[in-house]
Amino acid sequence: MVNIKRESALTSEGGVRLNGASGRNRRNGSTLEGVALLAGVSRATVSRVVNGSPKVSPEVRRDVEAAIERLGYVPNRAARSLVTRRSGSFGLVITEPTGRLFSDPFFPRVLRGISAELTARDLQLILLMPNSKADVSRTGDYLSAGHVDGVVLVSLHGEDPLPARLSAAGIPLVLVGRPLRDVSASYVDVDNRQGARSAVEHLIATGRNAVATISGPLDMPAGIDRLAGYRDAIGEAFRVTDATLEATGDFTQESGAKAMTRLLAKRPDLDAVFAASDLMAAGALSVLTAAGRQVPQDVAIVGYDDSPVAKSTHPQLTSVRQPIEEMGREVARLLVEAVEGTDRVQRRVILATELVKRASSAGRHSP
Amino acid sequence: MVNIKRESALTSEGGVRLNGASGRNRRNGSTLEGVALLAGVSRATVSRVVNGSPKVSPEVRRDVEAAIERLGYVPNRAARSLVTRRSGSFGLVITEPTGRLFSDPFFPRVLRGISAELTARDLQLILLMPNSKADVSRTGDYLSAGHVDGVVLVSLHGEDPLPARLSAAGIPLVLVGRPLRDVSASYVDVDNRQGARSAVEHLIATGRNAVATISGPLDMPAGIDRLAGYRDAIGEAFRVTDATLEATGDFTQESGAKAMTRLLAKRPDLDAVFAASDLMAAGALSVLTAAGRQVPQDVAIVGYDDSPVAKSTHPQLTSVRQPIEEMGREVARLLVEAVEGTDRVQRRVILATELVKRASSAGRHSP
DNA sequence: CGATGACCTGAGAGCGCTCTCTTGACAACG
DNA sequence: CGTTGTCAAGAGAGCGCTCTCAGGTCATCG
Repeated sequence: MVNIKRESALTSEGGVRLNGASGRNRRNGSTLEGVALLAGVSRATVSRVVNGSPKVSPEVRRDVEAAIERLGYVPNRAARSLVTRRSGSFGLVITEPTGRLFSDPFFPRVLRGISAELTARDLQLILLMPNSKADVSRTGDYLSAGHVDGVVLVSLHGEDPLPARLSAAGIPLVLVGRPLRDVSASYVDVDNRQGARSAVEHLIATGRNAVATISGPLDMPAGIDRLAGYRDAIGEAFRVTDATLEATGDFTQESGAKAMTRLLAKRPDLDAVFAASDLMAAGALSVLTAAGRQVPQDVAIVGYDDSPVAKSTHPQLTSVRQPIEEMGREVARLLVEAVEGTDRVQRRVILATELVKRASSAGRHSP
Repeated sequence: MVNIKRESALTSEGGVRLNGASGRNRRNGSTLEGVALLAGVSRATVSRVVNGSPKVSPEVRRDVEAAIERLGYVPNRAARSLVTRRSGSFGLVITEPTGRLFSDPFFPRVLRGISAELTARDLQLILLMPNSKADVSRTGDYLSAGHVDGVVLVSLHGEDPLPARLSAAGIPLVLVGRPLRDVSASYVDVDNRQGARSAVEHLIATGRNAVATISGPLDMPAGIDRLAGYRDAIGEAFRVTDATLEATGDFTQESGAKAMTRLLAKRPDLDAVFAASDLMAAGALSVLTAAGRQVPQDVAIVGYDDSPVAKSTHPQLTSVRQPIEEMGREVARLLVEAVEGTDRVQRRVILATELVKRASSAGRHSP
C-alpha cells in the first residue's frame, strides 16, 4: 500500500518534471527516477550507468544513456555527496595578508596549475582567504566539518594552527612550499637552494669575485633556502663565506634598496649581487645606479622569480625562473592521490628552477 | 513498532559516534539526531535553533546549544543543500589565458574582496579557470546544473558563451568589469573613463601642451574607456583631439615601448604621455630615456593601475589607482542580493578612481 | 469556566542518490 | 533432471536535513 502510493506520487511528479521546471529553484528537473522511468529500468541501474559500473548489459546501457541525453540529466551532487561522504571538492587556503601574494604573479600561477589538474578530474576548488584570526578559526571549522575531501595550504606561516588541526581531523593536506616548522603533511616546493646556487655560480663563472647577496626574510623557508644556496656556491668557490657580503631584506623593493646601501657601505669593492627577489634586485639596481656604479659593467645583478619586474628595469634582470604552474599541478595530483589511496605516506616533491640570463649579469668584458 | 526500532537503532549509533569516528570517512559523527537526543528534544527543534528561528523558548535553546557545543555538531551541508536547493556557494569564472591576469595584481585583489564578503556571510567561493574550449563548455555544464547559487564572471571576452547560457538557466550572474557586448547581467566596474580623464587633466594642469596617449587594446572596455577619458580631457582643454597624439598598445611593456617610438616619430614635440597601463608607461619611459628626453622635465608620464611597477621605475610613475578590493566586495554583495531577493533588476556599479602623484609627472619647473 | 488564540514543539514525509541484498534467468555440471 | 554458479537488474533502506502540519500548553477573554 505504502509503496504503491509512493510510486504513483513519484510517477506523477516525474511527469510534471518532464514538462519543464516545476517549483522555483529547480534548475534541472530530471532525477535518477525520471531517467529510470523513461528508460524503463530501476534507479539502481541508472545509477550504475552514470557511475560506469561494468555490470550493465550493452542494450540497457544504451537505453539509459539515451534517456539521460533526452532529459539532460545531471546528477545532484548534494544527494550523491550525502551518501558517499565525498564532496568532490578541495579547499585552497591562502593566509597571506598582502606581501608576496600581491607583488608577483606567483599566486595566480599556482592557482592555474591546481585548477587545471582538478578540472581535468571533474573536481572543484573552493577558495578560502581568511583575513583575521576569527576567519582562520572559521576556516578551520569549515574544513574540519568534512565539506571538502582535502586541503591545499599556501604560504604557511610558523604559527598557523591549521595544519595540526586538519591532520588531527584526518583530512588529506598538501602544502605549497616547504613549511617552516615540520608539519605532518606532504608538500611541493621549488628548489630554492639550488636555484640560488645556480644564480651565484653563474656570477662567479662570469668573473665576479666579491659576490654579495640580499636575502629574503630569514623566518621564511624561501628566504632561508636561497641564502643557503648562495652560501653553497660561495663556499665551494672561495672556501669561505663572508658575512660582510650578506644583507637581509623582506622581498620588497624598498628593503632591497636599503640592503644595497648597507652593502655598499660595508663592501665598496663588491662586483656582483644576488637578490632573493626581483623586487629587491630592482631596488638594489636603483641604488647602485644612483651611486654611480654601472650595471653590469661594475656590478652584476641577479634576481629571483623571473617576474615582470625583471623585464621592466634597465638593464633587464637576470633571474631565476620557477616552474610555478607545474607546482600547482603537482599539488593537485598529490592531493587526489592522498584522497583516493589508502596509504598515508607523506611526500615531498621538489621542482627544479631555471636561470634566465639577461643584461644585468652580462660578463664584465662582453659587449 | 517501526518507530521504536528506528529510534533505538539511532540511539545506539549515536552512542558509538560520541566515542569518536566510527567508519572511515566519518569526519564528525554528530548529526541533528544526536544533538536532539542529547538535548531531549526533536530534530525539528534542533534545526530551528541551528537556523536561528525565533520560535524557540530560551531554555530549550540553551539546552540545544549546550548539546551542539558538547558534540561539536556541524550541519551537513550536503543534506541541507539537498532539501533547500541552495548550495551556499558561488562560482567564480576566470577565462583570462595569461596577459593581464599575470602581469598585475588585479586578480588576487578582486578575489580578496569577493572572498572577504562571502566569508562574512558563510558562503563559499568555487574557482573555475577553464583553459580550453572544452573546459568552458564543461564549466557551463557545471554551473547550469545548479551546483552553485550564483556566478561571478571575470574578464569577459566578446564571444564568451557563458553569460547567455547562465542567464538562460536563470542563474544569478554578476560581471567584474563592463562587458564589451551588452549582456543581461549586473556588473561592477571602476570608472576607467573618469580615471583617465583625471590623469590627463593633471598633465594639462601642470603645464603640458602636447599630451599624447598610449591606449590599451580597443577591443577591451578598459582600453576603450581610458581612451575616451583621454579624449574628454583633451577635447575640453583644447577644443580638438589630434590623432597624431594617439597610439595603441596591448597593456604590455613591449607594446608601450613600440607605441612610444611611433609617437616620437610622429610628434617629436610631445611633452606628456598618458599610458593606459603602468607596464606600457614603463616601456614608454625607457624609450624616452633612450631618446635623450628627460622625465619629467622634457616629457611627463602618467600610468594606470598603480601597480608595483609604478614604484620600480626611475622616476616613479604617477598612476591611477583603482579600488579593486572594493570592486570585489561590491560584486559579492550584488550577487548575494540577486540570490536572496526576488527582483531581477540589473545593476551597474561604477567605482571612482584616485590619481596617485609621483615624480614622473612633476611640474616642468618644480624641483 | 469554556472558548479562543498565541506560541512551542514533535511527528513524519521527503530531497536525490548509493549500495547491499535479493531475485530471476540462464548455462553448466554431476 | 535437480543443483550450483554467474550475472544482470530491482527492491528498499537509508544518508542528514528542512519544513509542513498537527498537537499540546497556557494565558486571556467574554
